[in-house]
Amino acid sequence: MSSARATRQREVIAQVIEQAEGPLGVPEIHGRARQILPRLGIATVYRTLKLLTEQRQIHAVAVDGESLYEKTGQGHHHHFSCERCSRVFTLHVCPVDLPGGTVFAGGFLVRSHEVTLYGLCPTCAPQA
Amino acid sequence: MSSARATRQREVIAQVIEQAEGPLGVPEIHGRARQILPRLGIATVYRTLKLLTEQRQIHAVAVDGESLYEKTGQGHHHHFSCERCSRVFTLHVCPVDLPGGTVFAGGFLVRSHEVTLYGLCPTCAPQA
DNA sequence: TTGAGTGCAAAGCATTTGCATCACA
DNA sequence: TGTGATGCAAATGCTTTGCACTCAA
Repeated sequence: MSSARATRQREVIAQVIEQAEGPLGVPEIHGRARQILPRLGIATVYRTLKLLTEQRQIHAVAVDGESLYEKTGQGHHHHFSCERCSRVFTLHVCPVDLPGGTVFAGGFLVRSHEVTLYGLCPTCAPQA
Repeated sequence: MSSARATRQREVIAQVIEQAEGPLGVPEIHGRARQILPRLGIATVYRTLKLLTEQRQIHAVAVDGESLYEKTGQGHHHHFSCERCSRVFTLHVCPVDLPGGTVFAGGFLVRSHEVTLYGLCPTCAPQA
């Protein structure tokens, strides 16, 4: 059978996502990983993201129409997108009151939810 | 100076979005409009979406990593994405309690929010 | 040693742009 | 009639795939 080998590239890519302050886009992941592995190809980044996703080590979230990757196992959380610097942060608060199984008028059965908050991050807010 | 002309294509595309049950993707808009204008090119769809967006008649929302278009002026609302049929619906309810200007721990200044609910739509729920 | 993994380049797709033609105003 | 709009095709830009070489096991 096939087995996933431990390579330096995969190690670095996984570490970049692991240590991020929030979900990262592909160019950002490639850029950060390249500071450690300058010859890292973009194709390897895409292949590794796919592999790590299949292994459930990471997963994709859609923010502003682009796919960002973050590690799994962070529990229930949401995202904050800064309107000034465009960085996306992970927030461990949930402003939604929706017990699983809630049924909305019209017959919509809710199983999960995603929230993205927009505004100014701690770095940008004081400058506004 | 430049002026936007009223053409059959723009009329049909705007109508398709106007009458939709929720935000639509580009292929869906093209497909529905083609039932009325078979020779409608995909480039015209993209150009018209851009124009209507600039005119604030419609705007894009990101759901599941793809850009969907919906008419403006629907007031505060959110979206419901059916996990079975993949259709996206507009919901005029808001499960979020976040007064504008709320500041979260850490200094995140919230100005707006987007919520996407996932589950089964009225058509698919009974079949589950 | 050997086959999975990688880098590079080519191929795929979705979106945008160039251009000759078409049709609103 | 003249200019903006359209359809088609070529051009982009991002993501995936093919292939020869590399290296983890």
